[in-house]
Amino acid sequence: MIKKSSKQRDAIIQSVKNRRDHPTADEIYAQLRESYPNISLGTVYRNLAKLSEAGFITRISCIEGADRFDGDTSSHYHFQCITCRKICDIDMDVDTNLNAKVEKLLDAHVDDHMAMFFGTCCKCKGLAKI
Amino acid sequence: MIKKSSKQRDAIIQSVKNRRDHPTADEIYAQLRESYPNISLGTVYRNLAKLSEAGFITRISCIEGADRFDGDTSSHYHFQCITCRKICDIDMDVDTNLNAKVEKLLDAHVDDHMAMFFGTCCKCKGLAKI
DNA sequence: ATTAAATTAGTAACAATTATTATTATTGAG
DNA sequence: CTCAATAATAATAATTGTTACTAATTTAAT
Repeated sequence: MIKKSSKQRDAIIQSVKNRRDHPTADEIYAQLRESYPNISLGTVYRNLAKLSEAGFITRISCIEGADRFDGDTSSHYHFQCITCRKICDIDMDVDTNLNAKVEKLLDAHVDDHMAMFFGTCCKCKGLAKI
Repeated sequence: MIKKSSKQRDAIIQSVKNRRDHPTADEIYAQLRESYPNISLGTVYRNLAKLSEAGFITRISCIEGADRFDGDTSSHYHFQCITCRKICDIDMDVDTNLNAKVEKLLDAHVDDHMAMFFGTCCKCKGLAKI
């Protein structure tokens, strides 16, 4: 799929890998424009799609708004605050046994699973008290 | 939020509740047009949003394409085939202990969590063999 | 029945994403 | 190293999924 290298794609990989905030395509675009003032938003979208398809990064689909991307491809769960909409990683073991369990239940082949926890983050919880 | 009834909304609830295939707004629209030839797509979207906000149905966000809706609001996990993109329910206990665990880890308030398993369904697995 | 408010159909607007096209950059063969 | 082949790009147009708007209709409480 990916056949030649490019500075833009390298910068996109770097950006996603370095950030911890699960950015959207637009946020990555905004960041990269500082170093590459005429990078195209289409290039960002195209490369995020290629990179996630190739397994270099992970795409996270959100109920509201744009998809987000995670440079950490190791299996882990996420939490999303329903107030500020931010996503953060959860430092908790992933139950890989579930994959085999689901395989049996559905007679399917299971590659992986993802989990998203919903609630109110510590910051927004605090604000609510005021 | 919802203050008055309407035939259209009742039909939308019925459709989502009766179907087992986690339809998109467009699919529900297509179905309802058979009985309500001039129902508006906007009405379908607006009511799906209201109904899921009110907890009558559940919205499922997918990595590719449109959101899907589930008439079964009981907590359960989903499986999505990466080939045919269909979503099906998994008849497996939901680990509700995880919510409390995440609350402690993040000092957050956790309402719920969802899980999506990815792989190849039995049908598509079969087809691959041919 | 009257009336006020909610809901609708239809359409326009919008945001996120993908496709197109002409141009530029990368790479591998000679 | 040069240069053609072709992958990747910037810019822009088009598409898709969704929401907002408005005038007309329907609902429910007098």
